[in-house]
Amino acid sequence: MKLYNDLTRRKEEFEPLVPGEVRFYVCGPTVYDFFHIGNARPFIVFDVMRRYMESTGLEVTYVQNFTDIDDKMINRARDLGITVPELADRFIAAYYEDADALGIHRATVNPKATEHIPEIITMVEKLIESGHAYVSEGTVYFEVSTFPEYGKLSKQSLEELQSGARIDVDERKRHPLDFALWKARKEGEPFWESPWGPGRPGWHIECSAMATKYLGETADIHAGGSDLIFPHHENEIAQAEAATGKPFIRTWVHNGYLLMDNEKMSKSLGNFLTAREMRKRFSPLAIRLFMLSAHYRSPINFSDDSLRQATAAVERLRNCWTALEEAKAAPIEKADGGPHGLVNEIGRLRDRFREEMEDDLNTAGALGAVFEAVKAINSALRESPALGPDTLGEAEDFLKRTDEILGVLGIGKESESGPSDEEIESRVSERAAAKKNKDFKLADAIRSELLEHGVILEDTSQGTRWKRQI
RNA sequence: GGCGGCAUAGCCAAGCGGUAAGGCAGAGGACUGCAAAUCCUUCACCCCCGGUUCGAAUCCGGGUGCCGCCUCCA
Repeated sequence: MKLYNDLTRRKEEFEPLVPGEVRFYVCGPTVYDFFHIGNARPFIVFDVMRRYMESTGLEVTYVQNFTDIDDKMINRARDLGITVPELADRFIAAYYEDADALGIHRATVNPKATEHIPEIITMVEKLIESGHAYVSEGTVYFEVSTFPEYGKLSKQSLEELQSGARIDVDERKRHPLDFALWKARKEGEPFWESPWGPGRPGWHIECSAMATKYLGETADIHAGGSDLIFPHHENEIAQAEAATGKPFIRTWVHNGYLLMDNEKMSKSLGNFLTAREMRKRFSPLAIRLFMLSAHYRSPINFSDDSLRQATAAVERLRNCWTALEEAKAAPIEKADGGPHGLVNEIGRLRDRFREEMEDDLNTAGALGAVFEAVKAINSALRESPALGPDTLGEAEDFLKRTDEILGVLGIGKESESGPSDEEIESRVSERAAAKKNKDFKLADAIRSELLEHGVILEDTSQGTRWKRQI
């Protein structure tokens, strides 16, 4: 497939270093709070990227870290009156709850920074030995001027980066852009012993250390939000490549921001909505479809209206699936009366879906293919000679396979809230009796009562069908 | 100041030189006790001005507007 590589600023044919195996790293959350839906964007789109790769037969080692020690962790733990590890445990658990609910597949590994202190120390030592880092008052800095390629990801020279800089002057640094690999201990902060005295790792080093540990010195893909390009990813490259002498990452991919009222959603601006709150208001399926309805590198603007539109779109998808299941269950004696045109159409759309996904993960285009299939299926379904099992199977297979990648249909994930199936069934039969007696007033009352409980009734020629609201 | 992104119908959005996917909403029709679902029909000359080309939403130049990174941030 083709991927846009931020290192070369070009769309390139992606070929894993080792044929058939992809080493994929995604920057994960700092676990000091619930993640918000802006944070959720990379989790979801790179989950889809990974699923697509897996669907083509690639074996993906997918690593997403937890940053469980940094300033934000320390401050938050202090505010809450708990220890940093307690804080981390709490929000790692919350991360899994939210991410699982959003249908994000679990990573191969979720390494934590605090569990990789030895690896981090080893890497820092290497950098000091090779003259890329220096110690100043117990803090170790990476010396950017020793890495001539510094700025190759953000396409900025040291001078350019510096001129616009809003960095505090720090006389312990040799260059304003030098950054901490290891921070000397401060009173009241967690610390680990190191050759330079007690302290804790800097932010950037954990990713370099963990990525090389789990994926080797050169990995295929490293992903994250665009705001990580500088300084985080730039620094990761500098550290890792200075330490190993090998290219760190072959393809860098970054997602665009999620905006709220046309401004970047961020904790510091305060214009954020946690995934947790979001889940109360909208179905995870709708949230996923919303995220996938635009290209992953474009900005998307969050709004209630967008989510409502996504919800309606998901319903259309699910209605089609339900109709297909019903058609399959219906007794059909006759076999396929020869190949149906739908089979060809589905075949065409399979190709189209793949082409869109191959083109830098164009999920919006791929969704277009899915919806075209939905239209074709619905249309074929209402034709008079019923579709044979082969044709139905083909349609079902298409939806199933594309959904294994996109995860917007919720096959097998029906909501269980509200009245029990038995209660609903019994109300539906009551209503059927009422209808038979032409007591439409009662029938309508039952229908609206169930609707209030999140159950939608639809009368068809085969009787009443019900479904739960998503 | 440097680097980068975006501007397509009422809304969301694909499109990467060959005459505008798809979704939501709307209108008309079919079906229906009603509603819903579904189907059929309908709904855009692509921010502006130049240029290249037989041909441009798509390429080039110049504008305008919006957003982001250069500090923690997905």
